[in-house]
Amino acid sequence: MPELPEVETIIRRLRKGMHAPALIGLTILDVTTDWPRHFIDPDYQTARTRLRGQTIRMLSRHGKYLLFHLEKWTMLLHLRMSGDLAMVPSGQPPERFDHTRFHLSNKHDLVFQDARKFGTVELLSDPTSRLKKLGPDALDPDLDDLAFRERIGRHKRMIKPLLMDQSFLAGLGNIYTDESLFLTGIHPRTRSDFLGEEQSGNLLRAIKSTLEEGIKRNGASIDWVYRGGDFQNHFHVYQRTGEPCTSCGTPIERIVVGQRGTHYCPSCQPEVTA
DNA sequence: CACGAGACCTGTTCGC
DNA sequence: TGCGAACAGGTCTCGT
Repeated sequence: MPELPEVETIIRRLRKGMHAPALIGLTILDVTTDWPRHFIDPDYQTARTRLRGQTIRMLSRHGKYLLFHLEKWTMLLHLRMSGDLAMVPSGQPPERFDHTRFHLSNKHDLVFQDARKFGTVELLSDPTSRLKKLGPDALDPDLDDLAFRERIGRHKRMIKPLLMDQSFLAGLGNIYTDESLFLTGIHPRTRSDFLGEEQSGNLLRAIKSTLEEGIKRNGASIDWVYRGGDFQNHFHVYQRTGEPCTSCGTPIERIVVGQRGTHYCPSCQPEVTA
């Protein structure tokens, strides 16, 4: 489920305690799991030992990563395809996809739900070097037209896979990439070095406004995995194969680009070959 | 460097 | 109804 807006929505809920107590200031008493491979570094037992007694000082986000700033460590959590986080009263019967639980000092558990078990947890004393592998967060105010243009200029590859490459730009996934390209009238297979200055500026603005709209609508809920968001009702192209383009009425097409299902309007986003 | 294939793992939906 | 194929919001590694 999670791209930048969904992760941001989860963070805000945890931070402010929208439907449960707020997370900040609570202490992790213990960690239990039925899927120890959630913990990629260090392993589960080591992480458990290090996490016990740690108080959660702050929550932040970079791209799709959630950062739990503890007293001694930073816990990096990635939800991948099907992860979600929920704060539930301890003792409540587990739900179907619950796997890892952080038992907190307020008689609640932070539950890492993850149907496909792709999610990851890492513990670092300093996340700086780890985050350097990622590009700038897509909503970073310092990322302006000039900086974006300069980054694009370093590559010659198809624009859609480039936008989804987290070392290029952190936060976009399949949904928000398709939507952003539609808004800019760019065919997803367009080579990045074919984009003009104006087009790349428009693209950056489309990316930011799409992500912001996603956040405003609490993310997108699709299928059975994620609940609570509303943005799926405002898609222009994503998962709208065969339905009329909201702008020109042409049926939306689905192709495969970079091994990902890709939705676009063949009329509004013409293929550029020259 | 750019790109495709395959892997990771499990669930739902589609087509016959 | 049943069963296999296709597909799913992500990322990594390997080979060309």
